[in-house]
Amino acid sequence: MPELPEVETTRRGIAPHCQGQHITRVTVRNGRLRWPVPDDLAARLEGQIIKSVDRRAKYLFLHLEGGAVIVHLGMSGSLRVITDDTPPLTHDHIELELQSGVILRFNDPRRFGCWLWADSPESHPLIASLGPEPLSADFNGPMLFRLSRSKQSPVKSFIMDNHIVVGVGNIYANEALFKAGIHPKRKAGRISLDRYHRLAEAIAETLSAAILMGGTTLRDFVNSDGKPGYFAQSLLVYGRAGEPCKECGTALKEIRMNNRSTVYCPRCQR
DNA sequence: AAAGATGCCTGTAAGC
DNA sequence: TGCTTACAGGCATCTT
Repeated sequence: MPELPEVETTRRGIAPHCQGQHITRVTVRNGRLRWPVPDDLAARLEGQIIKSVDRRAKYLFLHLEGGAVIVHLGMSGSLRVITDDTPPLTHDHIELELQSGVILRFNDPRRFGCWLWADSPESHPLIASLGPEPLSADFNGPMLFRLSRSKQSPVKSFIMDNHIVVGVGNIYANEALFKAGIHPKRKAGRISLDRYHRLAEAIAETLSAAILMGGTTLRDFVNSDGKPGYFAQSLLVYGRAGEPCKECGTALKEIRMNNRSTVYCPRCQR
């Protein structure tokens, strides 16, 4: 399930193959994604040059002259660089053929992803109201502290709120809260500046480490080469319910919050 | 206004 | 064995 590290891994994988390339052909086999793929997508893209591949939150932008394609991988999406004659398989919904002969192929079994066009992606409704990037200087303890005052919601929901900070999905929220020693159900408004400082650091560290390892593969994530990521072996709590805490040995607990699996150490996290 | 619930999907795993 | 059912989850959107 792609979270920010997986999306960044994908961006780094496809960018060298895309940058400066003419798009020679666009094929949409199944345009029924989270939102319908625009009918005129192929017409807009064919003949254009991909100027750059950028990321904002978990969205990828393929920047062209006069706008960008906004791609989201949803839950199960992947973008792969195809350099041989591997035929498209089930769930290979969209592909871009580039002048170099390389094919950029989008696969998404659950179809929670999207491919949209925006003349100005930064001001697109999906993008405009997003919070800061977790690996930027705009994200830090003091801003978390300030935005959390008067918040009654649990801290886990708070850090997964895209208006507060982007790119913190379920897996990494669990990991970062463990690292910071904060109980996932603690009310966001009742956490000190000091602890928010630790939390901001834990989030940045967790995401950076996962990017370095090429992301986390639990079930189906593959990078642009079709290979899995290796961060799963570094997970401290996620997927380890009932197993001993790596800090204190206490059995990790699993609860459900907002219908999402939440794992924590009842002793280390307060 | 804020917080919680819902729906979109299908592969995988568990249950009968 | 083969069917049915539950579950996984990002995130916009709806409901309370």
